[in-house]
Parts: sequence; C-alpha cells; structure tokens
Amino acid sequence: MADDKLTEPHRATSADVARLAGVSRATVSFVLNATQPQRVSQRTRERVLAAAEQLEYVPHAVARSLRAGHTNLVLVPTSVSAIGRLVSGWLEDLHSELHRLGYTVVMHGGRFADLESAARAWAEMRPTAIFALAEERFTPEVVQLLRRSGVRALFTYAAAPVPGAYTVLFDHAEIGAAAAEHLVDRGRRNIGVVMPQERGLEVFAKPRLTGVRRAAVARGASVTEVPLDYAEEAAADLADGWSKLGLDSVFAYNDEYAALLMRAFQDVGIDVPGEVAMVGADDLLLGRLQRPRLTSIRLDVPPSRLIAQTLTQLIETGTAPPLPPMTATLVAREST
Amino acid sequence: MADDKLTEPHRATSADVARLAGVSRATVSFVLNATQPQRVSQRTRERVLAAAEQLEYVPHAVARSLRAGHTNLVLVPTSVSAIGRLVSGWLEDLHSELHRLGYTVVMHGGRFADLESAARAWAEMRPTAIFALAEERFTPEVVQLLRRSGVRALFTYAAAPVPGAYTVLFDHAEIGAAAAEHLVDRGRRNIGVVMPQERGLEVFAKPRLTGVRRAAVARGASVTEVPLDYAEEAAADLADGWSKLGLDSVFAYNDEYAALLMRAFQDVGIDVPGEVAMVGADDLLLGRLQRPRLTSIRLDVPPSRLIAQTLTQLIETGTAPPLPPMTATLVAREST
DNA sequence: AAGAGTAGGTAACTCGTGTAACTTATTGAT
DNA sequence: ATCAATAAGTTACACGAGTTACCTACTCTT
Repeated sequence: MADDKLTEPHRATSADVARLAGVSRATVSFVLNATQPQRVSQRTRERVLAAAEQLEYVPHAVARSLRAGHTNLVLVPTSVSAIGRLVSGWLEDLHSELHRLGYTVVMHGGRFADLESAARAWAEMRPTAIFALAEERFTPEVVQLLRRSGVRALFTYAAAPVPGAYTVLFDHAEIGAAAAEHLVDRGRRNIGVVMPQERGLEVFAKPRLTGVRRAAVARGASVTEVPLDYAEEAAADLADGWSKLGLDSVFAYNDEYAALLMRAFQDVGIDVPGEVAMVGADDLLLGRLQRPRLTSIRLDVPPSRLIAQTLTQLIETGTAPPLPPMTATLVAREST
Repeated sequence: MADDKLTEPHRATSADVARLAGVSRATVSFVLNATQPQRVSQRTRERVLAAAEQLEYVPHAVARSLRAGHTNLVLVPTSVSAIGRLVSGWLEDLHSELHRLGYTVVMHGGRFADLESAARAWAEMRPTAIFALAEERFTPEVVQLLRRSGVRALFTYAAAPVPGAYTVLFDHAEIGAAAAEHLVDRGRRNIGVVMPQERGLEVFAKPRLTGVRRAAVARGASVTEVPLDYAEEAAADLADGWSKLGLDSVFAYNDEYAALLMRAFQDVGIDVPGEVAMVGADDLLLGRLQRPRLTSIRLDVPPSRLIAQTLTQLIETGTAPPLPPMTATLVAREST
C-alpha cells in the first residue's frame, strides 16, 4: 500500500535548470520571474524555459519567501465547523480571487489552549496577511505579536474598529436585536435564546445573545438563555421541559438549530408559531424547507472580489479605503 | 481603520536572542530546540530563554523549513463546500492530533483550471504530506510531480490502491450500491439518482451513481440520472415534472439533497415513501429531522487519532501498516 | 582610433535556521 | 606532571531563491 521510495527523487532546483541551460542561476531567475526582460536574449530565454520544462521545475516557495522576507500566504484561521453553507461558497471565491492576485489562501482550523499559542502558531508560518472571520482573536497583544512577526495585513469583521487591524464593521448583536424587535412586534414578551454548545460558535453566539438582551430590555421583554447541543435527544429533552420555561418565542442562533428545535416542538405537539414563535439566522436554504418556513436574518457579505482587492491593497500599501459595514436584514416568514 | 505602520517593527531573529543573551546563535538553537541538552549549562540556558521571552522571539518556520529540507505542513486540498458536517468535526480532531505531533495542517480550497496546475500550486508550498479526501486528484503524473517536489507522504481514500500513495480503501460506489439494493428489496424498480451540480461534489457523486448502476443492473432495475441544483426552485421544478419520469424511488446523493427534494415532493403532494421511496447518504442529523425520517447510509470513518499516527509513520519511515477499508452501513428509516 | 553606450550575462551577497566540525578550558586518572 | 576525556561553547557551511553590482564584448559616434 505504501510506496517504495527507494529512489529518493531529485528535486530540481533553479541551479539544475541553469546547468542544463548552460547559464547562471541569475539568468534563470530573470527569465522565470520575467524581471528585467530586456536583460536576456530571446535564444537564452527559450533555452531556460525548455530546461525548466524538461526538469519539471517547481519553484521552492519556502526559499523564495525566505529571500523575499515574506510569504504569499493569506491565513484564514477558522474552525471548520464554524463554516456553514453561509460562507463556504464565498470563501471559495475569495480563494480564487486571491490566487489570481498571486496569493495562496490557507485555512487553519486548529484548536489551541489559548489565544497566545494560537497567535504564535500563526506567526511561525509568517503569513503575509491574516483574515479572521471572528473578532475576538485580535487582542492588542496578539496584534503586536503578529505585526512583529511580519504580518502585513490583519483583516477582520468586528463590532468596533480593532486597533492595528483593518475592520469591516459588523456587530452580530444586530442579528439578535433584529430578531428580538421582530418578536416583540409580533406580540411576544418572553424570548428564549438558544446557545449552541459547539466549540467555535460561542464567538458568534454571545454577541447575538447580547443583541437580543439589549433590544428586549428596551421593549420590556424578558430573555432566557437556553443551552442546546446539536443533537436530536437534546432537542427532545428541551421540548419536553419547554412548558416549564414559560416562553412564547425563540431566537435559535441560526437556522440549523432552529430546524432542530422546531422538529422537537412539533414532535411533542407544540404549535409553531401559535405557542412559540421562532427566528433563525443566516437565511439558509434549510430554513425555507421547514414548515412553517423559518423567519430568518440574512447577512449581506461584501463580494469576495471587493474583499480581495482591499486585502491586496492593504498588504501592498499598508492601508485601504474603508468598506461599508455589513448589514443584516430580517426575512419574515411563517414561523413568527 | 488601517494602521499607521510607520514603525516597521523589528522582528526578532535567533541572532537577536543570541546577542542579548551574550552567546552564539548555535547555542540559542540548541536551547530552544532542546537538542543536545547536555551541551548547554543551566545558567546559559536560562539566559537564552529569558532573552527569547523578552524579545518575544517566534521561530521563522520558513527559514527552518528551508534548512530542514522539508516543511511540517500537512496539506488538505479540499473545496470548502465539500466538507459537510460529516467530516468537519473529524477534520478538526485531525488538526489537533497532528498539531500535538508537530505538524501544521492547512486546508487549501482553491479551484484550479486543471489538475496539473493544482498539483504545481501544492508542490510550491513543499508540504511534507498531502491528505486528499477524494481520490481522483492523484494521477500518476501528479504523484510523480509531488514526490519530486519532496512530499513525503500522500494519503488518500480511494476505491483501489493508488500507486505511489497510501490508500485507505473505500469505494463510494458501495454507497450507491447499498442504496440500490435496499430500494430493490423494497420492491422498487425504477431508481432516480440525484446528481448535484455543485462544484467539487462530482468526485463523490459519480462513483455513487456507478454503484447504483451496478447493483440495479444486477437486479433488473432501471437507473435514471436526475441533475439537481441545491436550490428551492430547482427542486420544485423537478417535482413538478416528476410523474413524467416514471420513477418509483430516488437515491439523492446525500441527506441534504434528499431533504431538499423531499420537501418539494411533499409540496406537490407526492407521497414519500408511498409513491417515491427515498434514500440519502452520510447519515446527517438533518435526515433524522425529516418526516418521514430519511433512510440513509452511514460512513464509518477511521478515528482521527489512528489516521494521525499512520500519517506520521508514513512521513517518517515512508511506509505504514495498512488500515482496514472504510465501511458503509445502510440505516433504514421511514422514507423507504 | 578613442570614447561612450548598451546588450547580455555573471559573481557574490542575503534571508534565518540547524548542525557537523572544531576549539578551549577544566577535570580526572595515572 | 602529563595526557585523555569531557563540558560548554563557537565557527562555518548549507538550504534555494532573488537581486545588486559588476564585467565583457560589441556597436555606434566623432
């Protein structure tokens, strides 16, 4: 099943290409990177390209980065599970856009004991930029550490400008607030807020809860936290004990959790939206497949091309014009 | 919003640490890597550690890799959207396991024009291993290119041993076959197979279709390909024209597509499983939330710890004992 | 014929580490 | 007192690329 690997194959370097083409390494570099085009004659250029082709030469990004003083890596630290269908397609576009611009996007989903060790792990890779989907990663200490390791651009979505990083403003509290306002408008006064227990989601769950609290308090409604595992039995248990909670509505973190809970409600005969009004978030297709269809909250993410442009500019010049804040829009359907 | 960055901050190198501690670079390296422990006195060791701490020294993985001749990168090339809930948690565990063992897992989800350019992009990073979830990426040419670029281990799931790569055997055709057998057992004779149109999924969709074909033909059932976008309208259109197709059952690629289509069926009054029996795959929670509950096919993936061990061994010794093939199990529920 | 350009190319340095080979001072054995 | 062994360092090179400064041969001008 494993390979023999007896013939530790020779990896061709630019020196090999130079030797085969009968020129110096410098010339090879000039040709392959198309720098100083007038320095190399047509004949020589062709010889070099032919040699590179013949040897299947692949540049050594590590060596290049060392010399250049920076990599072309854009690091996206994110737990895989936090990427729902909401961002996966978008992230893939970003990959492509940045690839066109000469950057390599890599995602890194490690769990770390603390922020500092995470930041150190990122810094070791010497990415040229770090693109964080959640804000709380960029504390001042982390920012300093990363900057000093040579990271050129820190990009994040956050509720308030993050010092030392380029911030696209968006407060997840707005999602919670929009949900709460809507529920109160529909006459609900006792709002349950589903808190997912999955690792990596609290980054979004907490501000969403905060938003619900803020809006609810302002309108005289009560808020109750409701922890929920992403599992059938957990939802069933919650539905079983639901009447004791005295709640008339739920904001369910996102549409996935909403769907899970709605099923449990329906299984025990709790009427949605009659007894309980439900709001999800992220406006996933899943939500529209529910009956009643889920009221949800749509996030309008900036087009990935625009983000890629901004990031590039940020890397190259250290600054970029601000992007408009992200917005959230409530989409009312049948569950409220 | 952007930072000033006037003070291009000095990144501390091991030379800086050496200078501050009043020792040579070699000594710093010995201390920080804990190589040759008896070579350095306790006093000196402490001075070095203190200096490193004070300067917030972060090793330069790029330089280290260049010197070492290989990186500690494990590359997981995968389109983000192909990672459903099925593998995301597992992948995260793998991250952690390999991190403990000194490796850095990065996912790279770029779309490439062709396999060759993808392989070149991977080779440039000089990963020490590549972990592919789908097989068709490792053609002989790609394997050769990667090997020559210094990749130590190629790991993949595939239907048959891939020359030059360590293969955990699993044929996605088995999923399709299991579905088809089950449907025929339940008396169905005309099977539709949903073909998702999303990028990156054809790698799994095609062998699953093949499996359905194989089993169906052997049992005298017919198979019809049914393309389907992951969108509400597409499903509605399909359901509208369903009767013309003359099918009595569907294998829906996975539970997500099954849920989408089942909803469309129910909206137009097609009874499941009465008129159409449905089988999904991947055994997602989502499937158990449907009514009727979705019959699905569970994949038993090897524990990530075991995979991490095997991969490490493969990197270090070039060979590793074979792992048992993955298995697929049909979970019968109410939709068939 | 002398001088100035220029086309085409190369030698040599650099990036930050890890390590093999060498050095020196001190201790221990005889 | 002498020699060997060891402890505790250091020096110097390699990894693979990009780039600056230099070199040589040729052409053109006057």
